[in-house]
Amino acid sequence: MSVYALVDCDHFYVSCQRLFDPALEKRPVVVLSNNDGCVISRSPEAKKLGIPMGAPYFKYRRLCEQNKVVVFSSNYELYGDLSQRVMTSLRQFCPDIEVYSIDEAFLRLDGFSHLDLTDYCTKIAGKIKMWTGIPVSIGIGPSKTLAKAATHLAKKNYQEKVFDLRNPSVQDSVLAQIDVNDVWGIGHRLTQKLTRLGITTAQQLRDSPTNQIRQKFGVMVERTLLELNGIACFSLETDQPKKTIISSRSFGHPVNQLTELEEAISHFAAIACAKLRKQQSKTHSIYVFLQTNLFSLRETPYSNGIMHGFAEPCAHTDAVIQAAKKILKQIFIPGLGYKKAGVMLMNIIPAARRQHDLFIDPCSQDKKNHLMQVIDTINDRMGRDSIFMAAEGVHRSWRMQANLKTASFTTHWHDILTIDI
DNA sequence: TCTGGGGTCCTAGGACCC
DNA sequence: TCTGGGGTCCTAGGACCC
Repeated sequence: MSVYALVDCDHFYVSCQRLFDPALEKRPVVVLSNNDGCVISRSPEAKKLGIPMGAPYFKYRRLCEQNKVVVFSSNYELYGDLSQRVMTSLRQFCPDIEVYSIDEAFLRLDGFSHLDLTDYCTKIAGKIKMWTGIPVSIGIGPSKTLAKAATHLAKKNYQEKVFDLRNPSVQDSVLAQIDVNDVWGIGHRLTQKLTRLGITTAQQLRDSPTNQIRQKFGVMVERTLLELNGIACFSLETDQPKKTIISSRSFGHPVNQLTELEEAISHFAAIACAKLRKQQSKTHSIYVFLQTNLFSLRETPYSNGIMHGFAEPCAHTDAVIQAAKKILKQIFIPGLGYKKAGVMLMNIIPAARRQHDLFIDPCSQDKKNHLMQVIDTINDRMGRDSIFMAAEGVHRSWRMQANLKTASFTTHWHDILTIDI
């Protein structure tokens, strides 16, 4: 029988901020998304004030001010670095690990059954806190979905950081308490449909007839049902290369000049290509999109995008920028104020699997590969954007707002925290 | 004034093939 | 009267996740 554990960092971004300012402990704290748009991380104290996850910040600004909530812009450089520390630490306790998101990882503990797993996971949580300063909760179960549910329960119970959901009688008593929309893989649409059938708890979904669920909701929900029954359908996925890579941003203010958009799009293309090369892949196609403010009631919303296929799989920033700018000219309508744009790389393949174009000189490609390697090396060592394409522009006036951002304490020499004694 | 930025998988339907 | 059967590939859209 398989055993999975899900390690989930507690309100991760808030914890990252607290790490560098202990005065924030026990105080309500929230972290905002890019462009200071939405609330994406909340301390338990902030949750208690009734600030929902994903809420637009401008709607809750008053409430935050009245209750002295400490508000931060997000600092992904900091969070990414601390996430890596957590994941590296976890590998010392279990080699089979799937990094599921910036703040979550699945562990496969099949070979650890001789241990008391609650003890072992409590030890893991303690060490992670000691080594990285980040608090984590851990759920244990015979399938990923049950491990997820177990973490959900661990988070509800502030005393215990670990919840073991392997015992069927324990499953019976707790699954009835879990709403069906809190089950991993059941979103609000499926919740609505399931509710109409009278299925409102995890237990009711688990005990529904399998073939009926499959017929009505497809294989994904069927698998979720089996997973709730302790039958593992989702396996551990380790180190998979990305199949699509997106780089996009909302702008700090509406942008209406083509030249400015060209720079932004070029910059997004460069970021995406660097990610592409980092995972040693090439892309077959690129998609460029553009949006005005889709929430605005005054203007009619405009959103458009076009895909372009490359004759030969490609990972060269300059070629991708060229293609992106061509597309941009096709979808750009003068006179509109654009709020967001982005570049997607799709149909990604391993770089090693290459088929040459009969009409492209392979030597010229080698030269370009080398150039890209040099650029990546410089930026890795000296920091992002140390060297970049002229097309990306230098002013970047479209940049997003991040008025409440703290320093990158762990990744920039000049941001290292100093303490006065 | 003000609503993020990534990702994954599945399904249905159309084009096309023999 | 009666209009096959089986397949592949691609795309758009929908659902989900953090």
